[in-house]
Amino acid sequence: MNTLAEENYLKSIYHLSLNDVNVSTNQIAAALNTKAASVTDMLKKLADKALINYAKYQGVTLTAAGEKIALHIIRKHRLWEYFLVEKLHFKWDEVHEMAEEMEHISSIELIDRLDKFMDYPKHDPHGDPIPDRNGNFKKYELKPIAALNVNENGIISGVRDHSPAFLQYLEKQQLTIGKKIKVTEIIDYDLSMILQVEQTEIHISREVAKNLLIAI
Amino acid sequence: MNTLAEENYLKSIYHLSLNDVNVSTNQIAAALNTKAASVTDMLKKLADKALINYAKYQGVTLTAAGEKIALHIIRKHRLWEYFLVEKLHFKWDEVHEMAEEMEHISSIELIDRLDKFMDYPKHDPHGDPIPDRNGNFKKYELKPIAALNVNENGIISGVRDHSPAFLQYLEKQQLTIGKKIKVTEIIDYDLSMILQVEQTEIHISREVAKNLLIAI
DNA sequence: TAAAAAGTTTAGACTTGTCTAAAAAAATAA
DNA sequence: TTATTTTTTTAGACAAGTCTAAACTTTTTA
Ligand SMILES: [Mn+2]
Ligand SMILES: [Mn+2]
Ligand SMILES: [Mn+2]
Ligand SMILES: [Mn+2]
Repeated sequence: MNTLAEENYLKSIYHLSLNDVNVSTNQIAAALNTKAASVTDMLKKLADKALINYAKYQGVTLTAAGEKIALHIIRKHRLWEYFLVEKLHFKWDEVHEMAEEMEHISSIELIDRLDKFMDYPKHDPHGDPIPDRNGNFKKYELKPIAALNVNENGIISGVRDHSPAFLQYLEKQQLTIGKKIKVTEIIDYDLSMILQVEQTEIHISREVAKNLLIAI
Repeated sequence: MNTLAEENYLKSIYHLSLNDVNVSTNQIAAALNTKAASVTDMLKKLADKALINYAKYQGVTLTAAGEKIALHIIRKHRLWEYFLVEKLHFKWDEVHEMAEEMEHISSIELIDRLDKFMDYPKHDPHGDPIPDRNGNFKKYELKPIAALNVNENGIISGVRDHSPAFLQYLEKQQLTIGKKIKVTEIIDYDLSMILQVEQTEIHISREVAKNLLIAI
């Protein structure tokens, strides 16, 4: 069907498209840890296969066919992450690299049965939505805690930074998905925030507040 | 670590080694559906990595390091097959191709946890033994039903032919792993056999009798 | 034990995906 | 609106894995 490299390019373009309509060669190169020249080569192949819209120097967008493939890879990635955490008891900061490999297992029947086995989860361990077999998922907006004012509250529902270091920090602070938080104070000097989480108060930096998302 | 191609070569050499001490270039080519020239190229690479013992025109054997890798791939293959059948309810004739992909997922921790999740199964859905994390498994001998005489009996414990066609045939005849069988008659003319399996009598050809294995 | 057949290796080519260095285009600044 | 900087593409090369055709070894047969 598609090669592993092609799948990774499509997935990266999809993710980058969430922030910018047109995705640039350099953005893709940075995301995939490769060189711009290599990206240009691959963009030509993907355009030949009608998976992206590509005009020299203009950046790219996914075609409907390309987006469908990207969403299927993302579905697999997130279902496997859910499996690793819920069934094999890995921690949420440990599963991404494994899922990067597992997302390329090709069988559609396998992933549909895995979905059923886990009772059709709607979100992966990091709060990201899991597309269904047709690529559909509810696009509900999240906003960073940094956007809250004093006395406003919300439920932790996602992260903007998926790095193990950040996830481990959150875990240690008990700032995990589903927790209800309320902003009790914003420090003028550095815009750091003091949160009420269950019985305790937690002080987080502006940096953390920008990368921790709540449902609106 | 090792490439997908290297892993597949090592696994094939391991399986072929069970029948012949020295494995030939053509045997490997046939098993991997490739050409002898390609095999020779890869044998050089594997010999450079000290994973096989190779002397031109003499065939190959695995080194201890090569065998260790082969057994680890086989462990992964069989554990995933067990998972697919026991947890996702695939049939035993449906899982091999999926496991061919899944056996290359690299994480050792993942496979050890999968093993634990399934409570350390000793055999895959086809009766083949699952090596433990150190590559050890009990090597108990099986023999084909064809080797039995009238009135002798045994328990179906494995297959020599893993093709979906054969597995589907066995399933339909209720000749599945664990069933107790007894030979009630051997037809002189074609050496076909009549088996007593639970309440019913089943007539199998010599060909089937040679590919269906029982514990001795 | 020499000739024929079968099996294996070498030579040279091709594909995929990658890279560096240089050229070209686009964006930004003066 | 030129000149400079940044971004992107092209040109040419390389590694992995594969192939066909030809050359070699080894084995079998007569
Ligand atoms: Mn992930
Ligand atoms: Mn995730
Ligand atoms: Mn199998
Ligand atoms: Mn099996």
